[in-house]
Amino acid sequence: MRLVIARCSVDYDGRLSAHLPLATRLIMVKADGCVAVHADGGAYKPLNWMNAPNRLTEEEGRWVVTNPKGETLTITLDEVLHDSAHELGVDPGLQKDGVEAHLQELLAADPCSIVEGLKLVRREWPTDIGPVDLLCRDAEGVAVAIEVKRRGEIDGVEQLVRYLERLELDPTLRPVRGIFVAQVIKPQAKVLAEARGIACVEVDYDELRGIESNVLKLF
Amino acid sequence: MRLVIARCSVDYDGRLSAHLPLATRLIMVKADGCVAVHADGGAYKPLNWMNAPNRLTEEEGRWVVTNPKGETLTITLDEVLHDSAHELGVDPGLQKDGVEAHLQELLAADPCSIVEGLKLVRREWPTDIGPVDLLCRDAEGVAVAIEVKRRGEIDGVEQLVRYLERLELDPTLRPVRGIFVAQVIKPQAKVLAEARGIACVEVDYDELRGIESNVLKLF
DNA sequence: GTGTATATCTCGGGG
DNA sequence: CCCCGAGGTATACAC
Repeated sequence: MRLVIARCSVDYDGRLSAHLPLATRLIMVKADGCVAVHADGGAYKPLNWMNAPNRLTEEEGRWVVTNPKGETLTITLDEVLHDSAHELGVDPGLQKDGVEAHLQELLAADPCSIVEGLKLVRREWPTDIGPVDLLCRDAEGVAVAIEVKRRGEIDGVEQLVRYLERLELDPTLRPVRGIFVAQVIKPQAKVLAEARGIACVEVDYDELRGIESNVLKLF
Repeated sequence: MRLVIARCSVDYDGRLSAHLPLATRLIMVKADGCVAVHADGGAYKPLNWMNAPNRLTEEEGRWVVTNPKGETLTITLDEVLHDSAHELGVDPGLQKDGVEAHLQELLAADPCSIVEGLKLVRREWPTDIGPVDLLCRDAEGVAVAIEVKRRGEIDGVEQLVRYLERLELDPTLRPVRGIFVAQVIKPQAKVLAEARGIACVEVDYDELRGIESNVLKLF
């Protein structure tokens, strides 16, 4: 990784045009070739950047980064204040816990924690517009499509509505109920869900994990 | 801005839990207090971070960053290979051209470039679930709701459908036609729009700017 | 502050 | 390669 502190101006031309007037900034060049120009604030997002794959041509006081899509990032260097390179090696990568996939796993393992009597048919049931998180049958054998979110917002309800439309076209499933499941569901999402005839269920991740642990303890 | 290259392990605990095993990385601390841990690849996004506002407590070999929401980022330093600080000053900021707002401006200035005979009623017409980009009347005086996107995808069509539902409740507007306008509209979005009775129009940004320039030249 | 929409979103998975 | 969905999305803007 190369770190350059420099007074520079920057121009990006691609999906849009963007210009940075002359100022002192950090230019970070990573081993994979990606370039990022950072100010001393503004969260982690750089002011300007160019992702790999790209090609960096370095002239006197002027770097031009081009990518295969024809986008360009031009850095005009006025004064270089610092320039260092560092060997970092390959990163072992990030381990995450608590994302939607885990919530979906827990619910798939015990659909009754959503509604009593539910039986899982399959996770990620495919439709021609994407997979439904969980497809179940209720106690009466009626098909139930379930969309799982960490946080329940309007987009998630719309998504479930689209899936339900598709599932209703399948005579072996019709009619299909919809349930929107999340740890927290926003009021607007609840309103939209009700208007669309979709039930809402809020679940507790830690509690599910607790139930899961208890089940595991039995074996 | 402080730049530290170090062998470190990192733990984030907040909206989820994430762990980074021991490896050599860049730790960037900006003047506003935000902290980012970068590997030597993977675009501009850091592996782990904590945005401002937060509090950084620095012990021997162990940094703990906490924010008001109770999230924590813990960096355990094994070996510091580089540590430098740099005065960058305040950045004058990024100037952009070509985002959705500009497209909307151009279309508002000349709705006929969408469909002949359209007259603008107002931009950002408010509904109780958000503003419609453009509300117009066509040559026959029928209300037309227009959603503008740089790239037309399914979400944008759904958005317009929600607005149309709301606008239809207003007796002074009903009936309301919908037009989905973008520089490029994806096939799936076109299919959904057709199924919802919404027209699609693709426009050329440069051409619109050209028309705009010509209009300006007349004055 | 909440709610909504945008983003050069980034990133990963599946066909 | 595109499509689709998730994200600790971040960020701006309106109410």
